[in-house]
Amino acid sequence: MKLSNYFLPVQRNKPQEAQIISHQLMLQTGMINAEVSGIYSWLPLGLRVLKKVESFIRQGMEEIQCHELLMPTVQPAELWHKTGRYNVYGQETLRFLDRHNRELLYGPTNEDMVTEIFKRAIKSYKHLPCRLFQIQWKFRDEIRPRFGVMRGREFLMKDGYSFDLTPQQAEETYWLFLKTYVRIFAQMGLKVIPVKAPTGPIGGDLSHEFHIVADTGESTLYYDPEYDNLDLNQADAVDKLLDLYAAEEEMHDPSSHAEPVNQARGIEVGHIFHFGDKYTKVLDAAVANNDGKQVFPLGSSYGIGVGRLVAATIEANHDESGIKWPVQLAPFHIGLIALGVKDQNVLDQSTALYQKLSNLGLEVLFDDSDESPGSKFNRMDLIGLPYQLILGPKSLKNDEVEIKERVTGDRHTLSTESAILFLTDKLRAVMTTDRYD
RNA sequence: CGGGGCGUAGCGCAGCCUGGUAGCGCGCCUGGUUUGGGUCCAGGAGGUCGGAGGUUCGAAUCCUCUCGCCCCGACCA
Repeated sequence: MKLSNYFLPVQRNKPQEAQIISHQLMLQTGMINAEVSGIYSWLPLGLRVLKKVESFIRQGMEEIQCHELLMPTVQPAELWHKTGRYNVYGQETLRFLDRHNRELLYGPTNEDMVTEIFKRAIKSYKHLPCRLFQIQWKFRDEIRPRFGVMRGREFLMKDGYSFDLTPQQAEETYWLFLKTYVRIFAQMGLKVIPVKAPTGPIGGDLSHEFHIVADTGESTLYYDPEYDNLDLNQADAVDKLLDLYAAEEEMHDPSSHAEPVNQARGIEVGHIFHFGDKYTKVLDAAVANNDGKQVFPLGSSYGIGVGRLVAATIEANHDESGIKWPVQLAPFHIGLIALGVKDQNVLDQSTALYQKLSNLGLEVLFDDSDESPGSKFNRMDLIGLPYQLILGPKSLKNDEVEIKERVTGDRHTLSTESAILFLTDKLRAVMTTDRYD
């Protein structure tokens, strides 16, 4: 992507309306645009990150035979009356009438509707387990929206649902999702701690929250220090993790585990619940078991706040200069900075490099603007792409380019060819031929 | 909803107390200059001072009402 053709409204001043760092940086880098309180547009740069989060989630879900569907944002209030949740959710639910005076609402979650869909389709235990998910906009009319997309009213959520025949199977499914969640987050380059959690209005008795550790987190976590030594990309790490103590403040029980225990602030980016036959029963979604008897399948739901995850990633990965994206979620992998583009040689060389890297399946943001070096460096640091590739008349004179690693600040002076090798080596895991620019 | 703060150019702000018809920095446009950490110079465009009403010869400024945004609390992916 050439910067000269891109939509990237970076602001030099910090927007004063934002208090926490992720909100500031998202506004300042032109990832999002505030529309009304708690409702945001996702601009091209932010949308790229959002889409990447989505694709990690999709992949993880499909791996455990959880299939994507898409339910509407608008639901009939009637359905919510049937499950009794119309009043439970109360003012959080945005309600309205259509022209025929039919009561509608903007869905805050979808247990009710997905159970109806399940009911219409599944009549036999032979078709269990059944696992469905969607990535869809939700609306909860929060009393006080705050912190940008972190606690917005409209938000993008992955919501998954499972139906099983027996309690044992339902519980197995629950743990399967839990492990899958840990893996999905690890693949995104994020350290997430699953903690025991209270269940809230969705109901149920088995529940975990997934937290990214960050100082600005709204929750307090307690966890076994051993957790910090786990490499979650290792095959057996997830099993080890399940043996370690971790609890959210409300569920924390100091007497139930050995000392010592770490305490940290966490941002809740996922939440899973097992609630049994709560919805299948009330909506009469029974299936035949192998005795031909009608039984109510047991359900769980599994949420990930997709937009919040983007903000939380920034909370956990930034410095004074800006964002420090993990490569997996970075809107682009490489920021190519051409210094002195009026020099034809610089322009030619950087354009050639841009094309070469793009053809290799790397996502390159090519700063081809005619601005002063400092201005370009600062903007690139702010946006926080993992690798900066810098070339100008000075370096080209020696047939060299410079690579700066955003996270560590390390710099390497290399020949063009070595630089390409360096980058393809570092970025091999995220290289793709399926790019969208 | 209770408590607090703020709405003046795209962004960040000053002016308001003590009324006299709007200013600064950045950004933007033009020309030149500079090119490895927000270059420098010159010229230029851009604002019904959130909105309505009132006081006054005169309101960004004083008064009343209203809308919006942010922060703290109750609530939460």
